[in-house]
Amino acid sequence: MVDKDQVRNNIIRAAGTIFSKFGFRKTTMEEIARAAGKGKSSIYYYFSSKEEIFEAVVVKEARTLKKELSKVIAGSPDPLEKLRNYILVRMKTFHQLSNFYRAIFDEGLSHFDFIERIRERYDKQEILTIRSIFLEGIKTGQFKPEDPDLVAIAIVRALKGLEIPLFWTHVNEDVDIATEEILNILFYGIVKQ
Amino acid sequence: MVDKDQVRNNIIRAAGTIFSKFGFRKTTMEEIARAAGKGKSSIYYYFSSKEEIFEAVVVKEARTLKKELSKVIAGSPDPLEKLRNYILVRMKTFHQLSNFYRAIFDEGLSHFDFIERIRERYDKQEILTIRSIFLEGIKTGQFKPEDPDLVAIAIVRALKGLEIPLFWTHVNEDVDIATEEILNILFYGIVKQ
DNA sequence: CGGAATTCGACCATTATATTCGTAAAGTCT
DNA sequence: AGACTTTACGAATATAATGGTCGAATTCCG
Repeated sequence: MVDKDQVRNNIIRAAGTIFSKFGFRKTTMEEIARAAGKGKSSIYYYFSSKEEIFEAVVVKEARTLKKELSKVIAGSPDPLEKLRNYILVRMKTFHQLSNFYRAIFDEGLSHFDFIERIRERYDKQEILTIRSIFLEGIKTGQFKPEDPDLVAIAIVRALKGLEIPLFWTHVNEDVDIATEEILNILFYGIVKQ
Repeated sequence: MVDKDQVRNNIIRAAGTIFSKFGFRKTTMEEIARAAGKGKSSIYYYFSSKEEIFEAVVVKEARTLKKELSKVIAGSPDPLEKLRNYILVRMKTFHQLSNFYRAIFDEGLSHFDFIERIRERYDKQEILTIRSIFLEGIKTGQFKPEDPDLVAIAIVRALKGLEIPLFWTHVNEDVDIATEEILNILFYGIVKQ
Protein backbone atom coordinates (compact mmCIF):
# COMPACT_ATOMS: atom_id res chain seq x y z
CA MET A 1 0.00 0.00 0.00
CA VAL A 2 2.75 2.39 0.89
CA ASP A 3 4.72 2.11 -2.31
CA LYS A 4 1.75 1.70 -4.54
CA ASP A 5 2.03 5.41 -5.08
CA GLN A 6 5.68 4.86 -5.75
CA VAL A 7 4.88 2.49 -8.57
CA ARG A 8 2.10 4.73 -9.82
CA ASN A 9 4.50 7.63 -10.03
CA ASN A 10 7.00 5.48 -11.79
CA ILE A 11 4.41 4.53 -14.37
CA ILE A 12 3.40 8.15 -14.79
CA ARG A 13 6.98 9.17 -15.33
CA ALA A 14 7.62 6.40 -17.83
CA ALA A 15 4.39 7.09 -19.65
CA GLY A 16 5.15 10.80 -19.67
CA THR A 17 8.31 10.47 -21.67
CA ILE A 18 6.64 8.23 -24.21
CA PHE A 19 3.51 10.34 -24.54
CA SER A 20 5.68 13.40 -25.00
CA LYS A 21 7.42 11.73 -27.86
CA PHE A 22 4.59 10.02 -29.65
CA GLY A 23 1.37 11.52 -28.36
CA PHE A 24 -1.60 9.68 -26.97
CA ARG A 25 -2.58 7.56 -29.90
CA LYS A 26 0.78 6.26 -30.97
CA THR A 27 1.76 5.30 -27.45
CA THR A 28 0.85 1.72 -26.56
CA MET A 29 0.24 0.12 -23.19
CA GLU A 30 2.93 -2.36 -24.11
CA GLU A 31 5.49 0.41 -24.36
CA ILE A 32 4.39 2.07 -21.16
CA ALA A 33 4.61 -1.26 -19.38
CA ARG A 34 8.03 -2.04 -20.78
CA ALA A 35 9.33 1.41 -19.85
CA ALA A 36 7.95 0.97 -16.36
CA GLY A 37 9.49 -2.48 -16.03
CA LYS A 38 6.20 -4.28 -15.66
CA GLY A 39 3.98 -6.62 -17.60
CA LYS A 40 1.26 -5.05 -19.65
CA SER A 41 -1.54 -6.45 -17.52
CA SER A 42 0.12 -5.29 -14.35
CA ILE A 43 -0.38 -1.69 -15.33
CA TYR A 44 -4.10 -2.17 -14.94
CA TYR A 45 -3.57 -2.87 -11.30
CA TYR A 46 -2.53 0.76 -10.90
CA PHE A 47 -4.60 2.48 -13.56
CA SER A 48 -7.92 1.46 -14.97
CA SER A 49 -7.24 2.67 -18.50
CA LYS A 50 -4.81 4.34 -20.83
CA GLU A 51 -6.81 7.51 -20.59
CA GLU A 52 -6.43 7.55 -16.84
CA ILE A 53 -2.67 7.33 -17.18
CA PHE A 54 -2.76 10.12 -19.69
CA GLU A 55 -4.82 12.25 -17.38
CA ALA A 56 -2.37 11.66 -14.54
CA VAL A 57 0.51 12.64 -16.77
CA VAL A 58 -1.23 15.79 -17.95
CA VAL A 59 -2.05 16.82 -14.40
CA LYS A 60 1.50 16.24 -13.26
CA GLU A 61 2.93 18.05 -16.24
CA ALA A 62 0.66 21.02 -15.70
CA ARG A 63 1.67 21.17 -12.06
CA THR A 64 5.35 21.10 -13.00
CA LEU A 65 4.96 23.86 -15.53
CA LYS A 66 3.05 25.94 -13.03
CA LYS A 67 5.75 25.49 -10.43
CA GLU A 68 8.48 26.34 -12.87
CA LEU A 69 6.69 29.49 -13.96
CA SER A 70 6.17 30.58 -10.38
CA LYS A 71 9.85 30.15 -9.74
CA VAL A 72 10.75 32.19 -12.78
CA ILE A 73 8.43 34.99 -11.77
CA ALA A 74 9.73 35.06 -8.24
CA GLY A 75 13.25 34.99 -9.61
CA SER A 76 13.40 38.57 -10.75
CA PRO A 77 11.95 41.73 -9.19
CA ASP A 78 11.87 43.54 -12.50
CA PRO A 79 8.44 43.21 -14.20
CA LEU A 80 10.04 43.48 -17.59
CA GLU A 81 12.38 40.61 -16.81
CA LYS A 82 9.52 38.67 -15.29
CA LEU A 83 7.36 38.95 -18.37
CA ARG A 84 10.23 38.10 -20.67
CA ASN A 85 11.28 35.06 -18.66
CA TYR A 86 7.74 33.90 -18.15
CA ILE A 87 7.07 33.87 -21.87
CA LEU A 88 10.40 32.28 -22.67
CA VAL A 89 9.95 29.42 -20.22
CA ARG A 90 6.37 28.88 -21.19
CA MET A 91 7.22 28.66 -24.86
CA LYS A 92 10.18 26.41 -24.25
CA THR A 93 8.11 23.97 -22.25
CA PHE A 94 5.33 23.92 -24.77
CA HIS A 95 7.92 23.42 -27.42
CA GLN A 96 9.44 20.42 -25.68
CA LEU A 97 6.06 18.89 -25.15
CA SER A 98 4.86 19.58 -28.63
CA ASN A 99 4.03 16.01 -29.46
CA PHE A 100 2.44 15.59 -26.13
CA TYR A 101 0.22 18.61 -26.50
CA ARG A 102 -0.48 17.87 -30.09
CA ALA A 103 -2.22 14.79 -28.89
CA ILE A 104 -4.55 17.09 -27.04
CA PHE A 105 -5.50 19.11 -30.05
CA ASP A 106 -5.25 16.38 -32.63
CA GLU A 107 -8.33 15.04 -34.28
CA GLY A 108 -10.98 13.75 -31.99
CA LEU A 109 -8.76 13.83 -28.93
CA SER A 110 -10.40 17.01 -27.74
CA HIS A 111 -13.36 15.13 -26.36
CA PHE A 112 -11.23 14.48 -23.32
CA ASP A 113 -13.29 16.64 -21.02
CA PHE A 114 -10.67 16.76 -18.29
CA ILE A 115 -8.28 18.28 -20.75
CA GLU A 116 -10.78 20.94 -21.65
CA ARG A 117 -11.11 21.74 -17.99
CA ILE A 118 -7.37 21.91 -17.39
CA ARG A 119 -6.91 23.95 -20.49
CA GLU A 120 -9.56 26.45 -19.50
CA ARG A 121 -8.33 26.81 -15.97
CA TYR A 122 -4.81 27.23 -17.29
CA ASP A 123 -5.81 29.96 -19.72
CA LYS A 124 -7.58 31.93 -17.02
CA GLN A 125 -4.65 31.58 -14.68
CA GLU A 126 -2.26 32.67 -17.37
CA ILE A 127 -4.25 35.80 -18.10
CA LEU A 128 -4.29 36.66 -14.43
CA THR A 129 -0.54 36.11 -14.09
CA ILE A 130 0.33 38.24 -17.06
CA ARG A 131 -2.14 40.88 -15.99
CA SER A 132 -0.50 41.00 -12.60
CA ILE A 133 3.00 41.35 -14.04
CA PHE A 134 1.77 44.03 -16.35
CA LEU A 135 0.17 45.93 -13.48
CA GLU A 136 3.46 45.88 -11.60
CA GLY A 137 5.13 47.24 -14.67
CA ILE A 138 2.66 50.09 -14.86
CA LYS A 139 3.39 50.93 -11.25
CA THR A 140 7.11 51.03 -11.84
CA GLY A 141 6.46 53.15 -14.89
CA GLN A 142 8.01 50.64 -17.26
CA PHE A 143 4.82 49.72 -19.11
CA LYS A 144 2.33 52.05 -20.70
CA PRO A 145 -0.80 52.52 -18.61
CA GLU A 146 -3.06 50.51 -20.91
CA ASP A 147 -6.02 48.45 -19.74
CA PRO A 148 -4.28 45.43 -18.14
CA ASP A 149 -7.16 43.06 -18.91
CA LEU A 150 -7.04 43.79 -22.58
CA VAL A 151 -3.26 43.65 -22.73
CA ALA A 152 -3.15 40.35 -20.86
CA ILE A 153 -5.69 38.79 -23.17
CA ALA A 154 -3.86 40.10 -26.19
CA ILE A 155 -0.59 38.58 -25.02
CA VAL A 156 -2.18 35.24 -24.25
CA ARG A 157 -3.74 35.22 -27.68
CA ALA A 158 -0.36 35.96 -29.19
CA LEU A 159 1.19 33.07 -27.29
CA LYS A 160 -1.59 30.79 -28.40
CA GLY A 161 -0.96 31.97 -31.91
CA LEU A 162 2.61 30.83 -31.57
CA GLU A 163 1.43 27.38 -30.55
CA ILE A 164 -0.31 26.66 -33.79
CA PRO A 165 2.69 26.64 -36.11
CA LEU A 166 4.65 25.23 -33.20
CA PHE A 167 2.58 22.09 -33.13
CA TRP A 168 1.74 21.57 -36.72
CA THR A 169 4.77 22.35 -38.77
CA HIS A 170 8.04 20.59 -38.36
CA VAL A 171 10.18 23.70 -38.60
CA ASN A 172 10.65 23.72 -34.87
CA GLU A 173 13.95 25.49 -34.77
CA ASP A 174 12.43 28.72 -35.99
CA VAL A 175 10.13 28.95 -33.03
CA ASP A 176 12.70 30.16 -30.56
CA ILE A 177 13.64 32.93 -32.92
CA ALA A 178 10.00 33.73 -33.56
CA THR A 179 9.39 33.94 -29.84
CA GLU A 180 12.27 36.31 -29.28
CA GLU A 181 11.06 38.37 -32.19
CA ILE A 182 7.59 38.62 -30.77
CA LEU A 183 9.00 39.48 -27.39
CA ASN A 184 10.96 42.34 -28.85
CA ILE A 185 8.03 43.65 -30.81
CA LEU A 186 5.90 43.32 -27.74
CA PHE A 187 8.32 45.29 -25.61
CA TYR A 188 9.02 48.00 -28.09
CA GLY A 189 5.31 48.52 -28.32
CA ILE A 190 4.76 48.24 -24.61
CA VAL A 191 7.70 49.83 -22.90
CA LYS A 192 7.38 53.49 -22.13
CA GLN A 193 10.27 55.34 -23.68
CA MET B 1 5.39 11.17 -66.75
CA VAL B 2 7.73 14.06 -66.23
CA ASP B 3 6.48 15.18 -62.90
CA LYS B 4 5.72 11.71 -61.65
CA ASP B 5 9.21 11.88 -60.22
CA GLN B 6 8.28 15.24 -58.82
CA VAL B 7 5.36 13.74 -56.93
CA ARG B 8 7.43 10.75 -55.88
CA ASN B 9 10.05 13.04 -54.40
CA ASN B 10 7.40 15.00 -52.67
CA ILE B 11 6.05 11.84 -51.08
CA ILE B 12 9.54 10.77 -50.09
CA ARG B 13 10.17 14.10 -48.46
CA ALA B 14 6.88 14.08 -46.60
CA ALA B 15 7.33 10.50 -45.50
CA GLY B 16 10.88 11.25 -44.43
CA THR B 17 9.90 13.81 -41.86
CA ILE B 18 7.24 11.54 -40.41
CA PHE B 19 9.43 8.46 -40.36
CA SER B 20 12.14 10.46 -38.67
CA LYS B 21 9.74 11.43 -35.95
CA PHE B 22 7.88 8.22 -35.36
CA GLY B 23 9.85 5.45 -36.99
CA PHE B 24 8.57 2.90 -39.47
CA ARG B 25 5.93 1.20 -37.45
CA LYS B 26 4.18 4.18 -35.94
CA THR B 27 4.00 5.99 -39.26
CA THR B 28 0.79 5.29 -41.15
CA MET B 29 0.04 5.53 -44.83
CA GLU B 30 -2.77 7.87 -43.95
CA GLU B 31 -0.32 10.32 -42.42
CA ILE B 32 2.10 10.08 -45.28
CA ALA B 33 -0.72 10.72 -47.70
CA ARG B 34 -2.05 13.66 -45.73
CA ALA B 35 1.42 15.18 -45.47
CA ALA B 36 1.89 14.73 -49.18
CA GLY B 37 -1.48 16.28 -49.92
CA LYS B 38 -2.93 13.17 -51.51
CA GLY B 39 -5.47 10.52 -50.78
CA LYS B 40 -4.21 7.33 -49.19
CA SER B 41 -4.93 5.20 -52.24
CA SER B 42 -3.17 7.64 -54.53
CA ILE B 43 0.11 6.94 -52.82
CA TYR B 44 -0.05 3.41 -54.17
CA TYR B 45 0.04 4.82 -57.66
CA TYR B 46 3.60 5.93 -56.93
CA PHE B 47 4.81 3.29 -54.52
CA SER B 48 3.71 -0.28 -54.20
CA SER B 49 4.06 -0.50 -50.44
CA LYS B 50 4.99 1.26 -47.27
CA GLU B 51 8.28 -0.59 -47.25
CA GLU B 52 9.11 0.73 -50.69
CA ILE B 53 8.59 4.28 -49.49
CA PHE B 54 10.75 3.58 -46.50
CA GLU B 55 13.46 2.18 -48.69
CA ALA B 56 13.37 5.27 -50.88
CA VAL B 57 13.64 7.50 -47.84
CA VAL B 58 16.54 5.53 -46.43
CA VAL B 59 18.41 5.62 -49.71
CA LYS B 60 17.88 9.33 -50.07
CA GLU B 61 18.88 9.97 -46.47
CA ALA B 62 22.02 7.89 -46.82
CA ARG B 63 22.94 9.78 -49.95
CA THR B 64 22.46 13.10 -48.19
CA LEU B 65 24.58 12.07 -45.24
CA LYS B 66 27.31 10.83 -47.54
CA LYS B 67 27.32 14.10 -49.43
CA GLU B 68 27.42 16.13 -46.26
CA LEU B 69 30.30 14.10 -44.90
CA SER B 70 32.25 14.45 -48.12
CA LYS B 71 31.80 18.18 -47.95
CA VAL B 72 33.00 18.29 -44.38
CA ILE B 73 36.07 16.26 -45.17
CA ALA B 74 36.93 18.39 -48.17
CA GLY B 75 36.33 21.48 -46.06
CA SER B 76 39.53 21.31 -44.07
CA PRO B 77 43.03 20.27 -45.09
CA ASP B 78 43.99 19.37 -41.54
CA PRO B 79 43.44 15.63 -40.87
CA LEU B 80 42.81 16.36 -37.22
CA GLU B 81 40.08 18.83 -38.11
CA LYS B 82 38.73 16.42 -40.70
CA LEU B 83 38.38 13.61 -38.25
CA ARG B 84 36.84 15.81 -35.62
CA ASN B 85 34.31 17.34 -38.01
CA TYR B 86 33.51 14.05 -39.62
CA ILE B 87 32.63 12.49 -36.31
CA LEU B 88 30.70 15.53 -35.15
CA VAL B 89 28.56 15.72 -38.27
CA ARG B 90 28.00 11.99 -38.34
CA MET B 91 26.85 11.95 -34.74
CA LYS B 92 24.65 14.98 -35.16
CA THR B 93 22.90 13.46 -38.14
CA PHE B 94 22.39 10.14 -36.45
CA HIS B 95 21.13 12.00 -33.46
CA GLN B 96 18.55 13.91 -35.45
CA LEU B 97 17.40 10.77 -37.14
CA SER B 98 17.35 8.72 -33.99
CA ASN B 99 13.73 7.75 -34.27
CA PHE B 100 14.21 7.03 -37.88
CA TYR B 101 17.17 4.79 -37.36
CA ARG B 102 15.66 3.23 -34.32
CA ALA B 103 13.07 1.82 -36.63
CA ILE B 104 15.88 -0.01 -38.34
CA PHE B 105 17.16 -1.66 -35.23
CA ASP B 106 13.90 -2.08 -33.41
CA GLU B 107 12.44 -5.49 -32.95
CA GLY B 108 11.91 -7.50 -36.06
CA LEU B 109 12.53 -4.59 -38.39
CA SER B 110 15.99 -5.88 -39.15
CA HIS B 111 14.67 -8.39 -41.63
CA PHE B 112 14.59 -5.56 -44.11
CA ASP B 113 17.34 -6.94 -46.24
CA PHE B 114 17.93 -3.74 -48.15
CA ILE B 115 18.68 -2.04 -44.86
CA GLU B 116 21.18 -4.72 -44.00
CA ARG B 117 22.82 -4.12 -47.30
CA ILE B 118 22.94 -0.35 -46.91
CA ARG B 119 24.14 -0.68 -43.38
CA GLU B 120 26.93 -3.02 -44.34
CA ARG B 121 28.05 -0.96 -47.25
CA TYR B 122 27.95 2.13 -45.07
CA ASP B 123 30.06 0.56 -42.35
CA LYS B 124 32.72 -0.52 -44.80
CA GLN B 125 32.76 2.91 -46.40
CA GLU B 126 33.06 4.55 -43.02
CA ILE B 127 36.01 2.43 -42.03
CA LEU B 128 37.75 3.29 -45.29
CA THR B 129 37.09 6.99 -44.85
CA ILE B 130 38.39 7.10 -41.33
CA ARG B 131 41.34 4.95 -42.26
CA SER B 132 42.19 7.37 -45.02
CA ILE B 133 41.99 10.40 -42.76
CA PHE B 134 44.09 8.63 -40.19
CA LEU B 135 46.71 7.78 -42.80
CA GLU B 136 46.92 11.41 -43.78
CA GLY B 137 47.40 12.27 -40.16
CA ILE B 138 50.24 9.84 -39.86
CA LYS B 139 51.91 11.39 -42.87
CA THR B 140 51.65 14.87 -41.39
CA GLY B 141 52.99 13.45 -38.17
CA GLN B 142 49.91 14.41 -36.20
CA PHE B 143 48.76 10.87 -35.46
CA LYS B 144 50.73 8.07 -33.97
CA PRO B 145 51.88 5.54 -36.56
CA GLU B 146 49.53 2.79 -35.45
CA ASP B 147 47.96 0.22 -37.77
CA PRO B 148 45.36 2.32 -39.60
CA ASP B 149 43.04 -0.64 -40.17
CA LEU B 150 42.83 -1.42 -36.51
CA VAL B 151 42.45 2.20 -35.48
CA ALA B 152 39.69 2.79 -38.05
CA ILE B 153 37.78 -0.25 -36.90
CA ALA B 154 38.20 0.78 -33.29
CA ILE B 155 36.85 4.24 -33.98
CA VAL B 156 33.88 2.92 -35.92
CA ARG B 157 33.11 0.57 -33.08
CA ALA B 158 33.28 3.47 -30.65
CA LEU B 159 30.85 5.46 -32.78
CA LYS B 160 28.54 2.48 -32.96
CA GLY B 161 28.80 2.24 -29.23
CA LEU B 162 27.58 5.79 -28.96
CA GLU B 163 24.57 4.92 -31.05
CA ILE B 164 23.19 2.45 -28.62
CA PRO B 165 22.48 4.77 -25.72
CA LEU B 166 21.68 7.38 -28.31
CA PHE B 167 18.77 5.43 -29.65
CA TRP B 168 17.48 3.74 -26.59
CA THR B 169 17.58 6.19 -23.76
CA HIS B 170 15.75 9.44 -23.83
CA VAL B 171 18.54 11.51 -22.34
CA ASN B 172 19.43 12.86 -25.72
CA GLU B 173 20.96 16.13 -24.64
CA ASP B 174 23.90 14.38 -23.05
CA VAL B 175 24.96 12.84 -26.31
CA ASP B 176 26.61 15.92 -27.73
CA ILE B 177 28.66 16.24 -24.62
CA ALA B 178 29.46 12.54 -24.65
CA THR B 179 30.60 12.82 -28.24
CA GLU B 180 32.88 15.75 -27.49
CA GLU B 181 34.22 13.86 -24.53
CA ILE B 182 34.99 10.82 -26.60
CA LEU B 183 36.58 12.99 -29.24
CA ASN B 184 38.89 14.53 -26.70
CA ILE B 185 39.82 11.21 -25.21
CA LEU B 186 40.35 9.86 -28.68
CA PHE B 187 42.66 12.70 -29.62
CA TYR B 188 44.65 12.76 -26.43
CA GLY B 189 45.30 9.12 -26.96
CA ILE B 190 45.96 9.45 -30.64
CA VAL B 191 47.78 12.72 -31.17
CA LYS B 192 51.52 12.58 -31.03
CA GLN B 193 52.76 14.98 -28.42
C1' DC C 1 -14.00 13.22 -78.69
C1' DG C 2 -11.15 9.37 -76.77
C1' DG C 3 -7.79 7.17 -74.52
C1' DA C 4 -4.21 7.47 -70.95
C1' DA C 5 -2.86 9.17 -66.56
C1' DT C 6 -4.15 10.25 -61.99
C1' DT C 7 -7.07 10.45 -57.90
C1' DC C 8 -9.82 8.66 -54.44
C1' DG C 9 -13.74 6.54 -51.75
C1' DA C 10 -15.28 2.22 -50.27
C1' DC C 11 -13.99 -2.07 -49.00
C1' DC C 12 -11.39 -6.20 -47.14
C1' DA C 13 -8.13 -9.03 -44.64
C1' DT C 14 -4.97 -8.82 -41.34
C1' DT C 15 -2.79 -7.01 -37.58
C1' DA C 16 -2.33 -4.31 -33.47
C1' DT C 17 -3.88 -3.20 -29.24
C1' DA C 18 -6.71 -1.95 -25.03
C1' DT C 19 -8.82 -4.40 -21.67
C1' DT C 20 -10.36 -8.65 -19.00
C1' DC C 21 -9.70 -12.76 -16.36
C1' DG C 22 -7.89 -16.63 -14.04
C1' DT C 23 -4.22 -17.81 -11.74
C1' DA C 24 0.46 -17.82 -10.08
C1' DA C 25 3.89 -15.65 -7.19
C1' DA C 26 5.31 -12.78 -3.38
C1' DG C 27 4.51 -10.68 0.96
C1' DT C 28 2.54 -10.37 5.56
C1' DC C 29 0.58 -11.41 9.70
C1' DT C 30 -0.56 -14.86 13.41
C1' DA D 1 3.82 -23.15 8.42
C1' DG D 2 -0.72 -21.79 6.88
C1' DA D 3 -4.23 -18.56 5.58
C1' DC D 4 -5.05 -14.25 3.58
C1' DT D 5 -3.85 -10.09 0.92
C1' DT D 6 -1.35 -7.78 -2.44
C1' DT D 7 0.96 -7.74 -6.68
C1' DA D 8 2.16 -9.62 -11.13
C1' DC D 9 1.48 -11.51 -15.57
C1' DG D 10 0.30 -14.86 -19.63
C1' DA D 11 -3.35 -15.94 -22.36
C1' DA D 12 -7.59 -14.77 -24.44
C1' DT D 13 -10.88 -11.52 -26.56
C1' DA D 14 -13.29 -8.04 -28.75
C1' DT D 15 -12.52 -4.06 -31.16
C1' DA D 16 -10.21 -0.60 -33.67
C1' DA D 17 -6.49 0.60 -36.75
C1' DT D 18 -4.23 0.00 -40.84
C1' DG D 19 -1.94 -1.70 -45.20
C1' DG D 20 -3.38 -2.73 -49.39
C1' DT D 21 -6.96 -3.56 -53.48
C1' DC D 22 -10.38 -2.26 -56.93
C1' DG D 23 -13.33 0.01 -59.73
C1' DA D 24 -15.19 4.12 -60.77
C1' DA D 25 -14.65 9.02 -61.25
C1' DT D 26 -11.92 12.92 -62.75
C1' DT D 27 -8.39 15.21 -65.04
C1' DC D 28 -4.97 15.59 -68.85
C1' DC D 29 -3.69 15.91 -73.31
C1' DG D 30 -3.38 14.65 -78.10
